[in-house]
Amino acid sequence: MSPPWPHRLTSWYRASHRDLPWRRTREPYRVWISEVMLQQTRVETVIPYFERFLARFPTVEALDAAPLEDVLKAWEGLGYYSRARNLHAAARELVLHHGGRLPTTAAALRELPGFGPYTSAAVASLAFGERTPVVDGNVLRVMARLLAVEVDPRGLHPRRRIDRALERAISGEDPSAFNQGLMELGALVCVPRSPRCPLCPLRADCTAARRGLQERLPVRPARRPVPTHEVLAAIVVRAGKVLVVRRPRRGLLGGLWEFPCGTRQRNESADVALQRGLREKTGLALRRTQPGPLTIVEHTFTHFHMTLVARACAAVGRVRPAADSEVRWVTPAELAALPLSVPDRHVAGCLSRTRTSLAKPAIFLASPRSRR
DNA sequence: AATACGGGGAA
DNA sequence: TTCCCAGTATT
Repeated sequence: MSPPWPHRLTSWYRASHRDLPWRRTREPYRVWISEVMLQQTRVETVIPYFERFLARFPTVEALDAAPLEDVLKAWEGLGYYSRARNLHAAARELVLHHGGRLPTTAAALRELPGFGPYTSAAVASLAFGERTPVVDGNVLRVMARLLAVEVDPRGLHPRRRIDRALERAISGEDPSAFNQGLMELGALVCVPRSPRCPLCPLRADCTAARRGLQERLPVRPARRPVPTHEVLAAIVVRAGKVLVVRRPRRGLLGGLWEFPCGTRQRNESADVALQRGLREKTGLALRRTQPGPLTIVEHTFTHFHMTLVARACAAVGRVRPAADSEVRWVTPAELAALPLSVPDRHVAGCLSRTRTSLAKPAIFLASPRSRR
């Protein structure tokens, strides 16, 4: 007679889990940083970010002492930048009110910025051994299959059913191994498409597998199509420096820098969108644009697709930033050090490879090895 | 209970 | 191309 599934799960985890950088110790700070990075983000993407982040900000105190801009730079390319802002804000609170240490219970962690239900439970159980189930997308998928939940498992009713099953299952097990086991199983075996059921330690207990439903669960509501926006970015160069603006701290790509830009409205020409964007963001008036785009970057966000067209421009007037932003002229080296979104980082990379010759006054200093 | 918020990997 | 996400905060 084989042991109940929670025990087989923890045994499987101890034998089969991956050796990941944040699993080398249970140091709460490392657990915290890794769990935040892993929100909505794959392990392979996170690993290099995690190593760099820990080297740059080894402790809560170091994170608190750093400027937000440095934290955002370390986060550049990871996405969901509110995570970095909340990390920084939480570090400040920890230093001010908790002696620089993380609280040890999920309930207390929940009070900190960026600690939702998932992260609170994950840090409490993985770092401090609290007997609390964690529920992320992987856990929801594994449980939806194990219990053959034939409706969206995020709904209220199925969610209660899953929570109850988890509470019961975790009771006799090591909470950390149980929670990580469920997530690891979802990452390695019970994957979204083509689950590897023959390798699964829970196969005998899985109702979906028994009924042949594993490919169709969990059920998801149909996603609606995303709109496309054309965004015109102005690359303005004077005396070897390029014009950049800081985005408002809240909202999309909050706190990151970008080239001043405008989204093309209905019935608006690309030229007008460029002119309007430059004026709204910097106060400068567009004088001339070099014919043809410097580069075009396609990028899909969660809820819309963007075609970013970068144009080399000459501009006149006095810099007057919008109320909630900031404007700077930066050298290529300074540009490289600024936190940018992935699409704008592509444009920046294009600039460092290209000699922009807009007759006068704009000449971007090309790097010595510029090609083409 | 919806919606906003990045980005990349797999099929 | 299309689908899938290791969630949290705001409204």
